[in-house]
Amino acid sequence: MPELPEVESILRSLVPRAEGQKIRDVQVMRSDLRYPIAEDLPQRLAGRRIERLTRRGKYLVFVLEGKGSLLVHLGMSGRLLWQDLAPRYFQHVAWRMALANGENLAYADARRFGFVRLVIQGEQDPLLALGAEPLGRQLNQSYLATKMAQSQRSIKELIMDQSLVAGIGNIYANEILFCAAIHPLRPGSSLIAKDWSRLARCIKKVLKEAIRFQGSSISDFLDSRGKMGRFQKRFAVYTRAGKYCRYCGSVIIGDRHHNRSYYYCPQCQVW
DNA sequence: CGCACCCCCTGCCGGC
DNA sequence: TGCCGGCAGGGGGTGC
Repeated sequence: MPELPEVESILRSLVPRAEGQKIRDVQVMRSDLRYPIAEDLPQRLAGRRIERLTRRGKYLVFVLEGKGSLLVHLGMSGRLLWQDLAPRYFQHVAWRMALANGENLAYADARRFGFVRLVIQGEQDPLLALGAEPLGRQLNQSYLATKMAQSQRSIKELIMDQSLVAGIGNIYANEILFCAAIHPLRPGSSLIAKDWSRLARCIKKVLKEAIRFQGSSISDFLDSRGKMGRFQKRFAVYTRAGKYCRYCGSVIIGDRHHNRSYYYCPQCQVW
């Protein structure tokens, strides 16, 4: 489910209630997520204060007082939900966290592709393997060209590669490439300077706009207060195969590549 | 090294 | 109406 804009929306919905709070205790209901939850996680978190909440790529980061951060990755169907929501939201809760202010946060994940991990001082820290943060200064035309222009891989795969750029998934890769007027299957090596320039601009533009609309809810994305995103109403191409391009009127094409769907406008995104 | 393919898991939707 | 196949925002492993 969640790409950068969705994770950012969840983050913003968590901050007011969670930041600065002490963790009272953590309960694990089922530990069989993508990676098993460490048995000692509850005891290592109990009593510690959440100094700050942040995001890196698609990871939520609970920065703890003293050493260490709790990393939460939501996989495809992970949700962080405040306990005051209706009971129907709490079907697949894997763990929950009680805070000193009386709030309770639950992690629910139907498909269990998500995971949670405590990292100490950058040791084996998955965040270190991530590429540039899309909304940061490092991500620009020359960064993209340097990292991708030698590659024969498709530009869609390249911008979804978390070790190159952190946070773009299947929805926003398609939307970004429409914005940049680049065919999704073009090899990185075929892009020229003005393509890299538009791509850098569109990465920032599309992600920022999606954050403004609190992410995309295709079927089930919700922030921690149970609110849906609204960016799905603004998709130019994603899930719009057979519909008309809002800009040129051509019929949007949908196909599969690398076991993922992709969508593009054959007129706006010429090879 | 790149890349095609398969896996993890549950839910939902459309077609028959 | 019910069943079945295909597909879904994620990442990772294998074998060529």
